[in-house]
Amino acid sequence: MDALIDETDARLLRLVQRDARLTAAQLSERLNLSPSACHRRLQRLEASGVIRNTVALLNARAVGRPTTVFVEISLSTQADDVLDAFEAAVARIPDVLECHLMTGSYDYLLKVVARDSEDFATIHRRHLARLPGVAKLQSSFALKTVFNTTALPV
Amino acid sequence: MDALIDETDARLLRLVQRDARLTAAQLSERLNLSPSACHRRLQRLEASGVIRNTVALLNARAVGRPTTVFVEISLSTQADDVLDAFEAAVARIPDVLECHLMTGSYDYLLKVVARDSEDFATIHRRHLARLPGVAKLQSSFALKTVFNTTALPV
DNA sequence: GTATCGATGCAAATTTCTTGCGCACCATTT
DNA sequence: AAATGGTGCGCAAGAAATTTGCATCGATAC
Repeated sequence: MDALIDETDARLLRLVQRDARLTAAQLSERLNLSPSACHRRLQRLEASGVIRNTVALLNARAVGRPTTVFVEISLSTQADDVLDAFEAAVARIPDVLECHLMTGSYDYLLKVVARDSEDFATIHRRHLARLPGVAKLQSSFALKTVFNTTALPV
Repeated sequence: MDALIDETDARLLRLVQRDARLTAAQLSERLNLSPSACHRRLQRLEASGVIRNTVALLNARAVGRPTTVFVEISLSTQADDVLDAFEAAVARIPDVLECHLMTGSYDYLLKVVARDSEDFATIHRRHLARLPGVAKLQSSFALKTVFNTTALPV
């Protein structure tokens, strides 16, 4: 089930991580391979789960979400059922793009996108502060996102 | 240049943010629209920059990068040229997926992916600690990524 | 030396993309 | 009320890309 990734696969992955709309013919030009071989490799990488998904990335500013905030959350307890309830509830907030369980001085780190700081205040009050088990919230605003890529090094 | 996004556009964007490989015909079934109208709307959304890119998302575990670390960085000064040099240098480290200039008690927040904690130690020593202007680094490990989406609320 | 397995290139069939065209609808003007 | 201009729609045809069967090649195992 786990696929071995040779150098050709790696080059394919590097390309489609930047632009998933390259055609098999375009990929094949850069790989010294036939289009059908490219296509079959991509099929295999997708079937084996190396490629999780292919998605459109939006311009956050164009859709009115230019503000990124990172929120450190401490829970009142680390009991399993509290963590589960927290995770289930936070997954339902569409403003939260990422949720990580952390080591260290707080329990969860969230990445939140808001329309502006006032909008974040609303999200904070209406959603984040009401999450089950929350003891403490600390928010840090991004003044500017220098870069933000989804391309993993391969 | 800025596109008005009506409800049909929004529904299109919600769909292609989850799966950019839906065909115009498949999209049209869910939107009560013809395939060609879907296609033209997507063209417009892309031309106007609302859709920034379409990319393949990889399984971090499958490509050997299961470990996510957030690194808070304080610089020795906030002089413009130091910030510029820092940003240019950090953009060249492929292990760093995100870099945000922050308000608050530190200057930059980085999201880094590593093979394991030992690999992160190497990245830390070889790349992060050598970035220009760095005064202090504080790293926080993610024990588990509960979720991680690129889909902005639209 | 031979068999086997996996991957390749080629080519045909299918599907999808892409765009020109005419039409309908709506708002504004005359 | 009629005319006008603009926008977006569906249809349909041509172009392009995907998808798959097949024969072949090369490496590895026996």
